[in-house]
Amino acid sequence: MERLQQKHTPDDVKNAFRRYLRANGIKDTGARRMILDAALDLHEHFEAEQVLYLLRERGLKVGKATVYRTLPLLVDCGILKQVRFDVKQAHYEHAYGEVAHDHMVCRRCGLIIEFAADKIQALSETVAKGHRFHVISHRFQISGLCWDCSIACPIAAGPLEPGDG
Amino acid sequence: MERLQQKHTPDDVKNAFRRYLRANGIKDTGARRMILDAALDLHEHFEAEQVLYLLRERGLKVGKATVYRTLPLLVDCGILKQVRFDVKQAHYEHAYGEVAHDHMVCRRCGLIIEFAADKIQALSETVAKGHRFHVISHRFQISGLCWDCSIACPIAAGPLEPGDG
DNA sequence: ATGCTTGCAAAACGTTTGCACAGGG
DNA sequence: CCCTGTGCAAACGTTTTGCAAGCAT
Repeated sequence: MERLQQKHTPDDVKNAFRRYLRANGIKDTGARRMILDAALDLHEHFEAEQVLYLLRERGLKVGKATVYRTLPLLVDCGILKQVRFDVKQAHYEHAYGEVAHDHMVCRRCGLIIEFAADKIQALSETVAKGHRFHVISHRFQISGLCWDCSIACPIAAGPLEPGDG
Repeated sequence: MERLQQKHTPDDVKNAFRRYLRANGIKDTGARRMILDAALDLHEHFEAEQVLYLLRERGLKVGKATVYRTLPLLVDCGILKQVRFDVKQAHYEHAYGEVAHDHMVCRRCGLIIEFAADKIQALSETVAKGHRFHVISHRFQISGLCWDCSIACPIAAGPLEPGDG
């Protein structure tokens, strides 16, 4: 469902990053390359701390601040995408050459299901047009219960009914 | 599901809160009532600190911690809705008896446009059904440029193209 | 009377920043 | 060589928590 498009090789992505850096007069440093490498080796939805942890695990000495300063670059050039769940810390996922998708998050077990964003994207455009708004991106997230949890849990508390007793 | 579209009086909401507290064995305290009052007098999208500020302005002594402990209760019973923009702090808006809506946020000037969520809600259900997921709520946010800013700003940087130079 | 609630302050948390040094162009 | 990038630690702002005292039930 999510993988009918061609993936890019890690080298493709690294080259793209290099091009981006050059095009913007940003230096191509060892730390930035190491951070990109780590980010590419992390999957699903990772956070800044995990990048740092992976680097440490590999014996690479990169400061926390540098990770926090580099991730926005990777977002900026389209290699990563920042995803905000309900937690305070930011999460990231690969964006380069991926099909746009959104997330369903199970409130009970935290399971994350991805689904194609094409319909929502089209709907965004329609809605935006009616308000003279120029869409750059959208963020769509469904919160609820996955199949297993909806069986385990009779009913998740719904909002209060005005007339109930 | 909230099915009402008419506005409720503040008293309706306060009564609903009282019922919610009683139903859950939570105490109906002065601090909680004052926080609800303050939240009802704030409009648009406010943050915890604004609730605290309004209380102080009224000469009411309520601790910051209590505000942070009470807002989740108001969310839980459907009076408030937590909205997460790209900033770190949470925002809240009235949810009780309001028509469900989502937001468009202008990246340049921060303008927030609200629009009806009915179509997105329907789409949520369709998508969720295909994944055997039970929808409790959704969060949909369009990020881009409002009309004025799209004129002031030529073009917001798009993601890197794999083949560009 | 009981134990949930409160307020205060301090901790926790992810993230940002100031600064002196290192390293890329 | 210059200036950007780096690492460390300290600062930051929001949110959470420990605790003694307060108050609703």
